[in-house]
Amino acid sequence: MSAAPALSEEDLDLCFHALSQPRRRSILRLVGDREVAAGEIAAEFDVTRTAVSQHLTVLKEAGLLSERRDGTRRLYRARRETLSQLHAALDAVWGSALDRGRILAEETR
Amino acid sequence: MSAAPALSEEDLDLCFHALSQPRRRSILRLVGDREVAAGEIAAEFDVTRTAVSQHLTVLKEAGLLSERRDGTRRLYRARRETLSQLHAALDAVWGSALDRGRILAEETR
DNA sequence: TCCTTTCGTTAGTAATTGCTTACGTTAGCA
DNA sequence: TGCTAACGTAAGCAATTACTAACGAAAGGA
Repeated sequence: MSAAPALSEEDLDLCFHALSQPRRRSILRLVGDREVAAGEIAAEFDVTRTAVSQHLTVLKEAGLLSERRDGTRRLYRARRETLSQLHAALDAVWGSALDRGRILAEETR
Repeated sequence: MSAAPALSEEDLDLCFHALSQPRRRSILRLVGDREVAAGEIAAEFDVTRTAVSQHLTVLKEAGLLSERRDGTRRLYRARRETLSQLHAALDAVWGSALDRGRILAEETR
C-alpha cells in the first residue's frame, strides 16, 4: 500500500528528537515548500549561524530534509517522503491498523 | 473541520520529546488499545519500576496518555485524541493545508 | 595570487536526560 | 492498629543537548 518503507526504531528516535526542538520545527516550516540557503535560514533567527548549521545537521541526519550544493551555497528543503512515513509511524505506535478517518469520526462523536 | 484544538508549540515540544525515546514508544504501544496498570507495564521492561514511572509521568504530561485510579493501582491508556492532533501538527510543520491522501498519491508516482 | 563569501567543524559550557537506590504515600485487609 | 501491595518522589550520577566563540575549507572573482 505505502510506497516508502517503514522507518526503523532508530530513525524514529532521530526524527522525533529532531522535531522536539521548537527551533528545528521553525526551520523545517521555512523549508517546507521551497529550497532555502543555509545563510538565509540563519538570518531568520536570533542565534548564531553555527547553531543553525548544527540544527540543519540534526534535521538532515534524521532524513527530514535534503541538501543540494550550488557554488559555495547549500540549499535545504524538507523531504515530503518522510512526512508520510511519520504519519504511518504514529498510527503504528497507537494501534496496528487504524485508519485516520475513523479516529477523527470517533472524536466528532 | 477537526474536533480537537490544535496543539500549542509547547505541547509539541512535550509530545515529540516524549516520543523520541524508544522505551516510551514501547510503553505507548503497550497501552495503545487497553488500560494497563503501572506495575504490569514495568514488568515488561528490564529497567526499574521507578524508571518506568518516570516515563509514564513524561507521557502523561505530554497528554499522550490518561490515568485512572483503581484502589492502589493506576491504570494508563493512550489518548487517541492526541494522535490525530499530532497528525495535524505534522502537516502544519511541512506545509499549510496539505491533505494526506494527496501526499501518498504523489509517492506512488 | 589574494580576498571575500558562504558555509561546516571543533572545543567548551550550563542545563537536561535516563537511569539507579532510597524513601514517602495511599488503599485495603487481618 | 499493624502489615502489605502498588504506587509516586527525591537525590544523585554519567551521558547528552543547545548554545557560543574560534577556526577551517571551498568556490568564485579582481
